[in-house]
Amino acid sequence: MRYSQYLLPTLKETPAEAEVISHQLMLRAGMIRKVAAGIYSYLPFGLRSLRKMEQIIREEMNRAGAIECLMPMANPAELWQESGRWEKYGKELLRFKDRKSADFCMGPTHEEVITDIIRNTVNSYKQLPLNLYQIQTKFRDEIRPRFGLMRGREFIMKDAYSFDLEDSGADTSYQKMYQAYRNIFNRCGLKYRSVEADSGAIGGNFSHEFMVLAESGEDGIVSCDSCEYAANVEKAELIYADSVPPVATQEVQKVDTPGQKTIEDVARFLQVNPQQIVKTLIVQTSNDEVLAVLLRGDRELNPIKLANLLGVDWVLMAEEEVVQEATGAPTGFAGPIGLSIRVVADAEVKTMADFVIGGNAVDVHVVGANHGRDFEVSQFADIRQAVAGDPCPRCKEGKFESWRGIEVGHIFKLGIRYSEAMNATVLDAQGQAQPLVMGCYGIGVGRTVAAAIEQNHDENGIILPMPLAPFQVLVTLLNPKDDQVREAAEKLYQQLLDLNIEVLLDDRDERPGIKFKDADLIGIPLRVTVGARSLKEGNVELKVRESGAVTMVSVDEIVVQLQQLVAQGLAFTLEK
RNA sequence: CGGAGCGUAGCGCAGCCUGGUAGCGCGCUUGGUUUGGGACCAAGAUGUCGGAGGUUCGAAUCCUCUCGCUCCGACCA
Repeated sequence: MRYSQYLLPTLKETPAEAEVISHQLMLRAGMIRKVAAGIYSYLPFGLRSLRKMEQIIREEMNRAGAIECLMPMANPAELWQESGRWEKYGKELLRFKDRKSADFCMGPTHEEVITDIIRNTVNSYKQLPLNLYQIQTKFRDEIRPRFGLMRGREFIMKDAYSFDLEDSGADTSYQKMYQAYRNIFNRCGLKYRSVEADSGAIGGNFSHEFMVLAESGEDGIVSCDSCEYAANVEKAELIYADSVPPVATQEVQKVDTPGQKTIEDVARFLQVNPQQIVKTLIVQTSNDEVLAVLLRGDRELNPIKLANLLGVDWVLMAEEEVVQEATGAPTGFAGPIGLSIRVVADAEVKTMADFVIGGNAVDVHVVGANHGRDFEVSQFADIRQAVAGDPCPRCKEGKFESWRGIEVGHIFKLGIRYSEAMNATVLDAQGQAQPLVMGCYGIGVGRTVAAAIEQNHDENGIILPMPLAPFQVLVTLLNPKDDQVREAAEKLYQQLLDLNIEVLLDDRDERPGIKFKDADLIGIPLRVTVGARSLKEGNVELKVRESGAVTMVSVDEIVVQLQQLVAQGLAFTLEK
């Protein structure tokens, strides 16, 4: 491709609307343009990256035995009513009517459609297992689209759905997808973790998220520094060395703590560590229960763990008045002694003795408190947020490291939730109708490209890994008006094209500075500068975008060298 | 949906408080000089000041309403 005939509108300045680096760079590098909130056009340069990503996904899905199909964006309401999601999905489901006033929605995901296809086409267990996928534009009318392609309303997603007769088969299908996902993200050259995740509203037995590691990631994850265990902090399990049962040695005693409301205040005032304090949170659940939650002073509550434990949809910190009513004191002085509401404690609290708690009265705390003696806890459980340094629950030897991650893929074992609701059954060997056991597997295509940029950039611009780069080689022609230089660049360009190397020839009539700045911005992995100065010596200049390494290479050798570097950049080893 | 902020030329912004001829930088066009890290000189073009209504002799500026966008929360690939 010739730059002079291409559409690659780079921006010198950062558009004000872009907050995160990937969004800024994708706009500046002419990859995307916004059409409306959370809705983008993919310009030619950006589309090339997207297509690369799609192709990698396609190849690995196919390798794993999945079959590509394509389902419609417009879905009739009936299917969604049948699964019950027409009502449940809420405003995120973009609904509209056709000319006959029939209800439709834009597909935010395709469990209904695929289940409908399978129930109408598959009747026997002999046709199983099946795994169908598509790469398609989804629409979710997000409350708050943001960060460019990272969280759009319209976005391209690869979604796959597996169907098995039995649970064990579904586990195998899930494992295949897990491995396919690892292959996909390995091939992209991304630093990521596959983590155990909360299966959330979609339900199902287990679930993994694939997280590209990046500072700006929206999720917290932890991974063990010595074994393979990794998990979303929402889910990360914790263990406690409870070898030494705590022994109470102190008497309970009220102390005045005027104005000391926060843990830090109390710790400083009483000259104790936050680790010797137990904080009492008053929370409300979706079932309208108010309860007290106990945590070590320096810990954070993990509301998802608590909600799962209680079997409720959500828990929230209680309003000021509710706290007042439950404890008889304003916030900051809540404690477990004498409460009439249920008390749930983090498992860690069980290992503590002689701790400080709130006194349920203004400016009063209690020291020397002990559970079981001074108050009762109805349940001890793992309900706190995992942090770096916590011991690994699997190998019990390693410690957690913590990261920020961008969720680019998520795999779920769904079970029979949709197949039962939609009556998707096959006959087993005994002639009995059995609901299909399903799994679903998503990858955000645009988000992965954005995440790759988030992870690979410097102050000058994008540094895309070779497998996702829109072009593999950029030939910068410095003096288009110098016939000799022009001919040398043209020849190189032609040779690379003949070798099927994806090359962009910057033949614009621009000054060198502009070409170099643009080159760094758009981040093509390999740049060859053809200019009068080095050509005199029979050389061209090779610059590797990632390392910044510059070498002079003779005109005769450059093609072979580029060929090797491209091949190297695309090389990958399949796991298993 | 709750809270905060912003809409002025293609992009980045000033002007608004204290009403009176719409500006700056970049980009764009033309000519010339330049040509290895976002050149210089000269001459240009470009705006319903997001929209509607109001106050006023007069509104980008003050008031009301509206639409859009961005950020913080719940959600998610």
